[in-house]
Amino acid sequence: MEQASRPPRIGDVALQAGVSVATVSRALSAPEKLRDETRRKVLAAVEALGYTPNSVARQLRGGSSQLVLVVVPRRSNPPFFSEVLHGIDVTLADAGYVLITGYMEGVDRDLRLIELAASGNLAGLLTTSGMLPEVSGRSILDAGLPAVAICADPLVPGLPAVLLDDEAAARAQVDHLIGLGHRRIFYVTGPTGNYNETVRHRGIVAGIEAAGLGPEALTQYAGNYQFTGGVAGARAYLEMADRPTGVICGNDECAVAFMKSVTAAGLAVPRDLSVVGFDGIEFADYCEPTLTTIAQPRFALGAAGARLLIDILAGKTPAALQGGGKLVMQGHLRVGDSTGAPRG
Amino acid sequence: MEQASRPPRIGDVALQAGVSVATVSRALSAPEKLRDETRRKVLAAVEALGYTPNSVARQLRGGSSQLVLVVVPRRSNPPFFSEVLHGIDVTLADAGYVLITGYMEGVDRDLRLIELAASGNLAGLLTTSGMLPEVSGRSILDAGLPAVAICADPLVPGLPAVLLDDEAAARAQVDHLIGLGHRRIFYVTGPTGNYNETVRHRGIVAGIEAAGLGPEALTQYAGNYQFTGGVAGARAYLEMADRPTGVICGNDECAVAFMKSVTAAGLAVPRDLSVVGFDGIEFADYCEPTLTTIAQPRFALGAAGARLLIDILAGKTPAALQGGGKLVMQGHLRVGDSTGAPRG
DNA sequence: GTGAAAGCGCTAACAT
DNA sequence: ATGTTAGCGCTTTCAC
Repeated sequence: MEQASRPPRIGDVALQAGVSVATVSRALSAPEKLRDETRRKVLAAVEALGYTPNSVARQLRGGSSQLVLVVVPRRSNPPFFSEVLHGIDVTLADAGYVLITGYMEGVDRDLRLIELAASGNLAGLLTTSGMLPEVSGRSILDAGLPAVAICADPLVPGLPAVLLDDEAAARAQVDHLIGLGHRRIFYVTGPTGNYNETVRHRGIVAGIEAAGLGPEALTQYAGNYQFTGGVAGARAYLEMADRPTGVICGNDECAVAFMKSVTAAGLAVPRDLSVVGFDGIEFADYCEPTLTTIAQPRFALGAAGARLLIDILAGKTPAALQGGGKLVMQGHLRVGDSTGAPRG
Repeated sequence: MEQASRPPRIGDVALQAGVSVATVSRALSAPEKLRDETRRKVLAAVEALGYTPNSVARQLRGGSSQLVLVVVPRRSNPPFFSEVLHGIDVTLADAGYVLITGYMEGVDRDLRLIELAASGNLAGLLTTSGMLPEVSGRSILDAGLPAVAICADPLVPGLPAVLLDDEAAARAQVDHLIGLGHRRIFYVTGPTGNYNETVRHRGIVAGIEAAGLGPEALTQYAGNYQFTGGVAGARAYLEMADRPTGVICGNDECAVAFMKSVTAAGLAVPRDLSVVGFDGIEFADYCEPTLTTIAQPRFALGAAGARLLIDILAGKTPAALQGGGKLVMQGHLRVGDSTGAPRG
């Protein structure tokens, strides 16, 4: 019968190799300090026993963790965020870190994340939420972990961030529609108070002003960056007596649902109205019609944020940060078949 | 200037409360063993200092970790998997565990996952991949961690699994098309060798046989569960001289891309062909036409798998496992507008 | 170049 | 009911 023997410890390796535990430790972390022969002997024993250092003990002794927590709002739409996460994951893994994904999902979960951060087994913190976990005055940043914000800026002094130029991107949405000849715009917003929504809203208003149009050119509907918001927005749109011909949606999911709903009601895109999305998820290329949208450098945003954190953890002052703590990337307008000149 | 003081340790709390460290420890882990007054005193000190136990030290001492690794194949489509992950995450978090997501993405990453499992800071393992990380004969299961498979079965003896009844679901796809009057089927498969693909293929073949049709009724195209596979599959389909009127796609992404491609070529769904997807992602309800698909209980699959692992970690032999290690859930056909009777 | 030994912060015996 | 103390497995001085 196979004996379920406990995993080998450093002492087992030392015994097998006929050296001290200190030598085994050095063979693994500072090989150059050993004679070739000794090192070989130790490594052979390691191999023979299938030894892997216990990272918990190592961490308790050395104080340094390999775990990075990524804080994500629960309803960040998966197709967008998964690619940001991919960039984070690949970058962290290359540097030897391990990723923990912590979803914000109500007070209880937030508290657990705060405690996780305070419990001393994290190396650093990444956040994609504009609203950080904070429960009864206690913030996740209180633990003093090195942290970097990605995609959304919690606007905490001293917190570096990797961000999209949301304002410019939103401006590009408006400019595109106005350039096509649209004169009135229907805007299905993101959640009120949301960082991205706030900044993009500025861009949209600025675009309308720059075109010499008054505020009456903009009709807003409060959405939620979800399919349901697109459906509800479309319902509101359909009820309007005199419908704007240009429609801007907070994100691609919203835009797709909006198009589906107005099409079902007998309107045609882009004949009767033009629709612009935001994010550039893959799906935007496979809906009907193909969506005009803002393509975000999703992978790059995640990768840059992770890289920044890694540099900070390594004690390097990242060159990218000289501009005052924010690294800004640009989105670009990807024109599909959902936008065109208005009729007549 | 704010002094970046080190986080409080158990000794600091003891000092502040005027008790021993053991008492502080007990106040936190076994409060019933203390006098009310003592406990109150300690908790007040904990509060005052903002103390959170160092989980690394706790773990080194107690031997038990709170970390669960979920192994995910990189290209598991995000809209499907994120919901499975949600079920896992919520369930684990409720039980006090923390989730680490490990993407399989080539040999290097796989090796890191194997080492992570061997490094002693994991409580257990969840996998959604039919192909477990295995590098030069070393498997991630060698560490002997309690493990549960979800959605895909690596077919390792003794490994419990929570699975969809893929065969029955695939059978339902075929039966639906045949019930509508289709007599020939075009099937865009998943990746060759993939667990789900293998089982579903069986269901499809069985369905065709049961309908009294010969193998010539089934035309296959090797897909990949991605948009690109749907596009390529459609291209192959369009080149056929005598096209089947029933189309089954390996998953929803594939089906959406397939529909988009054949529509662009001038065919109409479901007039010229009927298309059935698999998974039941939200998006299937917002493409054009709304997709007929197999709705998987995604959240429940993840939650059940996590629950199983939690029970195993707690030493309970889960009742759900009496059927021999596999817990099987059913998908159901969700009829949309992409299927109908064939013309003529 | 290598070994002996002191902790990292905590929990669980074992004393009292 | 509370205090004292021995480790958990490792890294890292400090000796030799």
